[in-house]
Amino acid sequence: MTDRRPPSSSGESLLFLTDEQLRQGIEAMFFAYRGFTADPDRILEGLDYGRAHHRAIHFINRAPGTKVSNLLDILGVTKQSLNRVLRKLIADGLVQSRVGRNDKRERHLYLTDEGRALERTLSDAQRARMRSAYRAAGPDAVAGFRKVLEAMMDVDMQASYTRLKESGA
Amino acid sequence: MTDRRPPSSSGESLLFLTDEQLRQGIEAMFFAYRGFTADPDRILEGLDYGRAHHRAIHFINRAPGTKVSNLLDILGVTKQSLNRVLRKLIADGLVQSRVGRNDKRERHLYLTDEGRALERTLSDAQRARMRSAYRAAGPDAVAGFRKVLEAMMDVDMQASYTRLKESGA
DNA sequence: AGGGTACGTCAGCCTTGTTGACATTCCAAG
DNA sequence: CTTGGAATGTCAACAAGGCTGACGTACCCT
Repeated sequence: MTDRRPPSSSGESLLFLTDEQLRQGIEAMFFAYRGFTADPDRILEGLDYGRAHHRAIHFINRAPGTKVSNLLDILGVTKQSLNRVLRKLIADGLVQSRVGRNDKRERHLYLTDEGRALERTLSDAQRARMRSAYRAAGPDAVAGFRKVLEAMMDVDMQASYTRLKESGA
Repeated sequence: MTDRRPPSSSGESLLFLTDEQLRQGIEAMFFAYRGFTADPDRILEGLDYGRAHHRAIHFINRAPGTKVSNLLDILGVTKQSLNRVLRKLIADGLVQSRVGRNDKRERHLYLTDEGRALERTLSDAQRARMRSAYRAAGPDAVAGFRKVLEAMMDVDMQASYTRLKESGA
């Protein structure tokens, strides 16, 4: 199971698969994710919103008119949990919920102008950090970064990710 | 602030810095982190432990004899929050807390045999996913992955990360 | 010896996740 | 046209894991 062989056991260069390398990757993910969320968290703090609201706003902005059920798939939380968040965003006038035209059970979600403004603030901050990291690492590193992340996702997340990616290209 | 220019604005190839590319990176981080934590979460579920316990166990294993205050720096939570987690781990016999020899205010933390066993189970699962992602992406991609993650960390996290990395090399 | 600092603990609160039960509304199949 | 199932939403209760405040003990420095 675990790979404890010292350097150069097989003919190929598989040094990047040693337990030590993998552990460093794990720790890098942990520390980097903290940085990844730090800026939006700082902005949300005091606005009476949390990371859950940010995620909802992000994906509604990304796919305007999306249904609640779609958001549930993407976010991977329960409808009760999402509902609490959406209710507040709707009450505060950041999100608009329109009953489906064909299927009136469905709710289609849109950001209001105010919602778009907050989304912009949050994603500006998050993109600024990502841009700085990308610039520091360079295009080749970015390609590798994306490749590893995609391979790390569960299959259903890969599907969601790809769908979003293609819709926005 | 935001970068909305279409492809090929400057002479250099900066396509990887477009807002669309950055947004995809953000979403990749989000979905990948879900996968990253999925396997340990599944194992912990039903054991009466959570992600917080996993993190504590990981870093105690990583630096046996570490002090609580050091763990606080690394984990970035309050001592009260960490204390709750540690208390349970100690009560359950997974972690041993020894009063400092020189400074009796300090508590030095160690995993017991049982603690090490759980750590092994968790990190085997997490490494397996990381190994599979690394193998699928290849060594160059892995180098880029690490490079971007490091550039994404806050400075103090970079320091913690480097210290751990060097201590374990 | 005294005051400030570091460290750890206890108590209580908040966000955001969870499950379960249930009402409503609608589509679609029989 | 009725009925089953899907989508949505609500209420209630609970758990994990953040947080702050208060506090005791140990230590260091003056």
